[in-house]
Formats: sequence, structure tokens, C-alpha cells
Amino acid sequence: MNSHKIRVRFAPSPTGPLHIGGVRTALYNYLFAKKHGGDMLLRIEDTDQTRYVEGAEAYIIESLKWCGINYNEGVGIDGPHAPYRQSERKPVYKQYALDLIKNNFAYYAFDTPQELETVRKSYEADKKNFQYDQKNRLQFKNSLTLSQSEVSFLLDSGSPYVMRIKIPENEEILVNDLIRGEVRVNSSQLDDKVLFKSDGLPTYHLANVVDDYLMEISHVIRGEEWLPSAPLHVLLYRYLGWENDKPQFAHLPLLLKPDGNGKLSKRDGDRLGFPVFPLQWTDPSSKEISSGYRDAGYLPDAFINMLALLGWNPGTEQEIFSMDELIESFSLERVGKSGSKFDPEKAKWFNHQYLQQMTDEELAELIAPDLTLKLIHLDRSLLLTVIGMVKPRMNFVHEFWDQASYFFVAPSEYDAKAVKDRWKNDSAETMKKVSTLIQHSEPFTAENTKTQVMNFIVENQLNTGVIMNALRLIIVGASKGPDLFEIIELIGKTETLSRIDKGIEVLG
RNA sequence: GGUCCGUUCGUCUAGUCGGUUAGGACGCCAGGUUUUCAUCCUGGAAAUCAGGGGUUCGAGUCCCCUACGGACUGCCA
Repeated sequence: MNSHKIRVRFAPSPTGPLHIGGVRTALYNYLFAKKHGGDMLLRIEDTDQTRYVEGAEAYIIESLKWCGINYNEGVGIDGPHAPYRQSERKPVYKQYALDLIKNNFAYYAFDTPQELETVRKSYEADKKNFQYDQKNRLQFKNSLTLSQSEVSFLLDSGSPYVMRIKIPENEEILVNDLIRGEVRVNSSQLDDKVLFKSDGLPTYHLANVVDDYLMEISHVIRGEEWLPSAPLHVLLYRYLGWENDKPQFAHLPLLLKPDGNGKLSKRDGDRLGFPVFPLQWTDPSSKEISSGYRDAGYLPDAFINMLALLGWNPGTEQEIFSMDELIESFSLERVGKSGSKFDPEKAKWFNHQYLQQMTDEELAELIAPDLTLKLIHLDRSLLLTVIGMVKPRMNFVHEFWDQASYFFVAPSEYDAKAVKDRWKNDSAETMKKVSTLIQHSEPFTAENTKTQVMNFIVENQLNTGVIMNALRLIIVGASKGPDLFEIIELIGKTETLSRIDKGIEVLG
């Protein structure tokens, strides 16, 4: 390294929304950088103009922000290596490609995509796999087979060309991976990858190596899908004369589909009933909407905590981690090697844990706007009391209404199963007596009403469960909720009596 | 097909120096608490460590083979 400073990058391609696998890659990069007092930068790899998707870059930036992954340099945040969008760096790449050609590590190729497609097809007909490599490169139209004057003529006359790497024969290439150890590949297996396209832009392989070098990246932490091309990148560092400034590599295991096998893909989420994206995404061309964790009600810290443990573990039994704790505990050494299926049930559990950790005040901030929409006006101390009472029943903020509506409005219907189980033949008769008791309960506190009702039950040798459950049914509308006398006190005597009357009338 | 990577309860995983009743968590089941639901507490079922060989007094842990899974195999990233 030029310096010992830890510098990592997250380098997505803006071809659509980032899915959770990408978010996890970004997260691990961030944790690693912060752990070592280093920098993380965001670079947008948009060298393929044909795959540009409107809004994808903004989506990526917003997602990272929501997650609390605060990179300190890159698109959106100016830094010493700007610009950070590869399309804006177009002028920097060509000289390196030319340098490779000059040193005989690369060559010009003039084969058209159509010509190569034809060759590929004929191989396929033979059930063989075509690759442009050492064994057949002399059969094609390139600067290795054409004379120098022919090449100059083609170049000068503006013929389209690409530049390909000239992979050496039978050379062992070593990739030292921080997660997998030493991976060795024989160069004869590699093909002469295109480094520089006919549209004047580099391919990923060249751009990524050049930029990582220029941006002084110390560690390349990326998905396992890049492992097969890592030897090519190693070769490029060598051929560009940067062997000693080559970053360390770490290839992360993949995130798999929860059902069956295979890499988690963009289409899996809504098919299986859970989001695969951090934020909701509307496809600009099809207008199709894909759900996101934020919109599904997940708290960013819970989401991040869940993601962090998918492929990494601290080696202790701690499971709840703040971002700072993650930074403190993270190490690439403890990242696993095998892919993980992710479990929507556990994600829900994490959200429950984080929700319980929030104070009633914090929750009120999130809940109040929804109540306003429902035209419910209430004072803050009442809201805080209710939140405190129903919080343990909530996994998500949006579940508040389902768990607490009866504090604000009378039940409009009665849960069928609860009616069947809890409403007896003589319930109406008993409830009339309870109604009278409540009418005369003074002061109208939970404690006093409880005493009145319990005395009534004991004196008449009634069953507490039967009475309480019937009363709960007509007050709440279902078999749920916190202490019934607390509820009664909060909604008030008038409302309580009215609900009892209505319950008797409707249920009979 | 070729190359590379992987394989411990249903799922996430601990077990990184060979000696463990193979531990934890989610989920599931049962019991307890409660006026119900949820929370909470206690307990339980759940991995012959993919299979087979080897090395060793002893292997989830080291070696080899096989199987299975995955990634890659584009002028995509």
C-alpha cells in the first residue's frame, strides 16, 4: 500500500434497486472501515450505458442513508478522488489500456459482436463452450494476427475495436482471500477478457482495478460472484505495475433464497411475501412496485442488526448490536464461508426487540401522525400511557392501531371466535348487573372498579374468567389487550356503560 | 460441459490449538404467570456434524475420494 490507511469502497452498478445482499456488502465494508479508523467510499460503476436505470443511483444513496451506512467519500460527498461516477471518469481509463498494449499484455481486437456470436453458436451446437483465449486468439481478427499496417489502417479509419487482455499460458495465479485463504487458478482456464469496449468505456474489470488503485483502496470486500474473476484482476495489477499496491481481497458468501437454493434475486421478495429491498422501489418502465423494509415498518437498526448476523458472528452469544457495537466487534475473520438463507421470522423478532427498547416517547413520535390521519386527537400523556400498555404486543409501529384502537373508538364488530368462546347464554344477564356496579363505582378508578367487580363475583360465586372475558369482549371487541380495568378507567364511565349496553344489545 | 467456492438442528450459527453430554438464537411444542392476547419465565423435541475412506489412543475439527449445492463462464456488473 502507498499508505497504511484502510480504505474500502462500495461500488454498485445503478441498474436497479440495491437488494439486501448489496446492502450487506456495503455494511461489511462500512464496519470494516470504521473498525480500523479508515474510510469508506461510494463509487458508482456505470460503464454500461445500456443498463442505466433512472433513479437507481438516488435509490442507492437513500438506502445507505436510511441504514446509517455513512460513507465518507464518493458520489454525493466530495472527496480528493472525485469524480466517483465511472461514466465521468471516462478519460482516465484509456491510457492504462494503451499502456497494457504497449507492453504486450493486451491487444486490439476487431471482431464484431455478430461474428463472435456466430462462433459462439457453432460451439454451442457442438455442446462446447466458447471462450476467446490463448488457444484460439490467432484465429480471430486482432492485432496479433493482422499486420501492423493493417491494424493502423483499421484504427485510423475509425473501425470499431476492443482491447483484450492477453492471458499468459499455463501460469499459476494466486489470489489471497481474507475469507477463503489461498485460491489458485491456472491461467490457461482464463479467457482474454475485453478490457476496453468499442464504445470508448472500460469494462468492469479494467475500471475497477484502475479506480481501486487511483483511489488508494486497501481492501476489496465484495460478493462471492466476483471470485472467479479475481485472478484476472490480480493479473491486471501485475501488468499495470501495481503489484505492490494491490488491495487485499475478501469475497463474501452469498445470500440465498429462503426456499430452495440459489442466489437471492430481485424477484424473490414479493413472491415469498417479504421484502428483498431496503426501500420500496417503483420500476420506472414497468411501474411495478417492489416492497422495502423501511416501508414494511422495519426499524433501520433492527434491519442492520439482522443483516450483520447473516454471514458474520461475534463469537459470543450477544445478538443485539447497535451500529457502534457492530463496528467494535466486527472482523472479516469471523465472516463465514457458506451462503446463508435469510429468515423473515427472525427479522420480525429483531424488530420486536428494537421496538421494545424504544421509549414510549420515541414511539409516540412515530405513532402520532397515523392517529392524526385517523382524526384521533388525544393528549400526549394519554397516548404515552396507552403505548406503555400495548408495546409488548407490538412487532411493528403500524401494529399499534390494531392493538389499541379500542382505547379511542368503540369496537365496531366482535371477533367471531371470541364470541363463540366467551359469550355464554347468561352473559347478557350478568353484564347488566356489572353495568349497574360500574355505574355506581366512585371514584371511577381501575382499582376501585376492580374491587367492586371482584366482590360481585365472589358474592355470587361466579367464575372470574367467564365474567372478565365476556366484559372484555364487549369493551375491546376481542380477546386481547392489557388489564381490563385499566382500559375501563381510561375510556371513562360513560363510554364503558355505552359499550356494555351495545354489547348486550348486539350479542344478546 | 469447464473453472472456482461451499456443506454442523427447519433456519441463522458456536465449535478457528484434534479429547464437548456438539452450545446459543429464531421458529415449533408443552407447562407456568395473567381476566384474554401478547410479553415474560421454565422445560422439550430438533444436527449419526453431506457420505465414504484414511492419519491418530482419540476427528465436526487434519488428509483423500465421492455426492450434492452454488457462483462464474458477455464489448453486464
